[in-house]
Formats: sequence, structure tokens, C-alpha cells
Amino acid sequence: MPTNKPTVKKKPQVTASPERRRELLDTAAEVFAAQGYNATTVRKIADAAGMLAGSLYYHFDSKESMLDEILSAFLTELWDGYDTVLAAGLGPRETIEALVTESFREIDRHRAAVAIYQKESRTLSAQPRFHYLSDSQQKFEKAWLGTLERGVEAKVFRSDLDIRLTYRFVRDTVWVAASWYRPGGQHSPEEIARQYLSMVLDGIALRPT
Amino acid sequence: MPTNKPTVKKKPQVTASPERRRELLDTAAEVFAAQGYNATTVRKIADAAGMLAGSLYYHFDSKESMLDEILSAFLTELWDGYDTVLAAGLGPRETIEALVTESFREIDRHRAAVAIYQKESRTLSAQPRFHYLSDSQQKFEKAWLGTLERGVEAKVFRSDLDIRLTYRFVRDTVWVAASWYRPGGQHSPEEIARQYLSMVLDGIALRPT
DNA sequence: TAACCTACCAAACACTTGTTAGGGAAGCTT
DNA sequence: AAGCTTCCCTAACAAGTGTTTGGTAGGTTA
Repeated sequence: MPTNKPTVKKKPQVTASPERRRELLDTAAEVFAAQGYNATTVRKIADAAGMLAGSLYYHFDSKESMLDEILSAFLTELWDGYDTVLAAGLGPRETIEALVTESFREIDRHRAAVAIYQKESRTLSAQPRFHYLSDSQQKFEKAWLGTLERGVEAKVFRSDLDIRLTYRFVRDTVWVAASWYRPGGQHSPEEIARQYLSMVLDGIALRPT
Repeated sequence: MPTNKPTVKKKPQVTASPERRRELLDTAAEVFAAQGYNATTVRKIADAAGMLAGSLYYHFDSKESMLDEILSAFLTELWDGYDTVLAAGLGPRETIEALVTESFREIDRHRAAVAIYQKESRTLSAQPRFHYLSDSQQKFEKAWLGTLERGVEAKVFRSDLDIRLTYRFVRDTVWVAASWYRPGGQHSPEEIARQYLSMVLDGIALRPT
């Protein structure tokens, strides 16, 4: 990261069209997801977009800004869906089911962003600019863990498990899917959610009838 | 990557002591795991090791070699354990249990290497040098998926699930643990394995007795 | 004491990185 | 026709990158 400018916050390109920005952000997200943020040079992004490196700076004021915009756009949409689910006043089991299903829908729509989030969020959240990642993660934990706890109290979830372990288990099983999921595969997001929920809730072992 | 030399394959430092190499590789693995391979500069590794960047080249002939050695050492040990389990001739359920337990032990011992593997293996396996990662992954899939299929035939695992989905489910739940696991935590690897297996096999929902 | 080996340092190298400044072609507005 | 706006290119910059070369302090061996 050269040219460390003294906080002169240049105003971004107000003239650039939002559709083009979206387009470029989508290809950038794709490259970030495939190669990793740090391994991705702005020249690679420009290549994928059919332009030269410097031209990107007409639309964005830094590589970091692109990443920022990709992640925050994703999180905004994600919480839009989550908040709707959480406000519905469902029971614990139904809440978990709805959250998982919603998550797979988000993976379907924001595969690249989710993959980036998964790979980079831990290192990024140390940076002040990306502190909202930590905030989101806390909110996330509160929602999921809270629902699990409610479920244990209501005797719909097992009480003999470490609840935090259970939380990480459920959370991870859902979100790692972004690493292999490809839209247009043989299973719809809803079908994947159904099977995942079946495994998480009832296990993969065959029970004697 | 500057100084593109014409394939003059310099012989590595035969004089360097193996213990010191191990020591340096351990600190390198720690930095790689924390920051990501590409984001890690050789100067950061040298810093963590208390020496200067150039001095690393007395022990290793490139940054890539360090990564290579870290990953291949881990995989060697991993397959040592796996092969023992697979050769034991256990039933499907017992094999899965043993594989999961063994995996958590490996995570305990090679936390950094596992984390690196998780983050970088997909991009690395394209490079010829790291093609053994793909080989390992195939062997991995064969072992796990095969066991699951045997289990379905033997009626110890459910047959109403997409078997490949199940495979990825089990695989991922185990290995993502490396991203949050810290040795010396409140649960031993064996205890984590026990609870994970309980969740994967029987689910988290409370069943009516 | 002399020669040698081990493990490091100091300083540079060639190249890549994110970013910027100035320019210009096409299209729209006046 | 003149001016303006949008979107890109050309060409460079300064800092950071992995790596090499030559040197050297301290221990071991002869």
C-alpha cells in the first residue's frame, strides 16, 4: 500500500452511474472470492472488467472501498432478511428453520460476498473501517445463540450439549456451504436448507423405529 | 515476485539444522494462519522470528517453500492417522467416529497448518507444485464418502439424504472448527469430537421419548 | 593459531503494488 | 458549433515485494 496520503479524503466520483458501479463491484467480488482479497491486484479486477487499472479509480477511490461496498451491501441485505424472520415471533425451532433457509437464500444471491466474508472477516474486523463486521457478528451470535437457548428452555433442543459449541456448529455448517455452492446446481437453496436442517436437527444416523 | 531466474534450481541450505527449521516453520505457520499467505510478507515472518528478512533464506529457498513444507508435513501426519483408522476394519459408524476424533486431534496439533490449508488450498491446488493438495482431497473424499455409503447400505445411516451433501456437511463441520479452536481451551479435542459426533449423528433436536 | 562452519546481518536488486495526473473520444445539451 | 459530461486510457509515482550477494561474529575443529 504505497502513497500514504494524509487523510485528505477525496470525494468519490459523484458523476459515475450506479449501474456501472454495481456491475464492476460484481466482477470485483468474483475475483476477490476466487483469489482472495490480498492476492487480487487492481489490475486483475480491471482485466476481468475489460479495462485498465487506473480506470477503476473513476468509479471508486480505492481497492479497499470496493471491498467495503461489497461487504456492507451484503450485510445490509442479510439483516433485512434476518430481522424479518426474528420479528415474526416464531417458536425456537421454526426460527432456526427460517434463519437457515434465509441464509441459504443469501448464499445463493451473494455467493461471492459470502465467500469473501468468510475468508477475510477475521483479519478485516481489526481495521476500524471494517468494525461493522464485528458488530454484525455480535448481533448474529445474539440472534442464533438466543434462539438456541430459548429452544433448550422450551425443551425442543437438547440440553446436554455445550450451547456455544452448538452455536458454532450450526453457524459454520450453514456458511461454509458458500465455499462449494454454485447457483444453478441440482439443488435449490431451499432444498439444501431442508436437507441441512434435517441433518442438524435429527442427525444422519438411522434411528430404530 | 521479482527476479525471475531461469530455472537454475539452487540447492537449499544443507548445512542448516533441522530443529531451527522446524522452529521457524512453526512461527511462519502462525503468521500465515493469522494474516493469510499472500498478506504475509517475509519481513513479517522474520520479525516474528526475531531476525531479518534475508536471513530466512539461509534456511529456506523461498517463501513458497515454507508454505509447501508446512502443508506437506501436516498432510503426511494426517494420513498417517487416517490410514491407521481405515485399516482397522471398523464398521461404518465406528469408522466415522474414529475419523472425526482423529481429525480433531490433528486440529489440536496442527491448528495453524489446518487454518492455512482451509484458506488457501483451493487456489494453491491449481499450481503444479501444490498438486498433492488435490490428490489428498480426492483420497479424503473417497475415504469419507465411501464410509458413508457403506453406512447407508448397512442401514446405520439415513438413506433419504443426498450423500454428497452429507459428505460435505460432515467434512466441513469438522474442519471449520480450526478457525475458532484454540488449544488449551475448556474442551479437549476428544470432548469436542464427542459432542460434534453426537450432533451429527443424532441431531440437536430433543426427541420425544 | 589457523581454518572452517553455522547462523545471522546489511544493503541492495528487479519487479509489483495501489494510486494519481492529464488527456481525449464519444455523446448530449445549449 | 461550442461547451459539458461521462468514461476510459496513457504514463508515471513512491512504497513495498521476494530474493541475492557479500560480509562477519562466534563457536568448533585441526
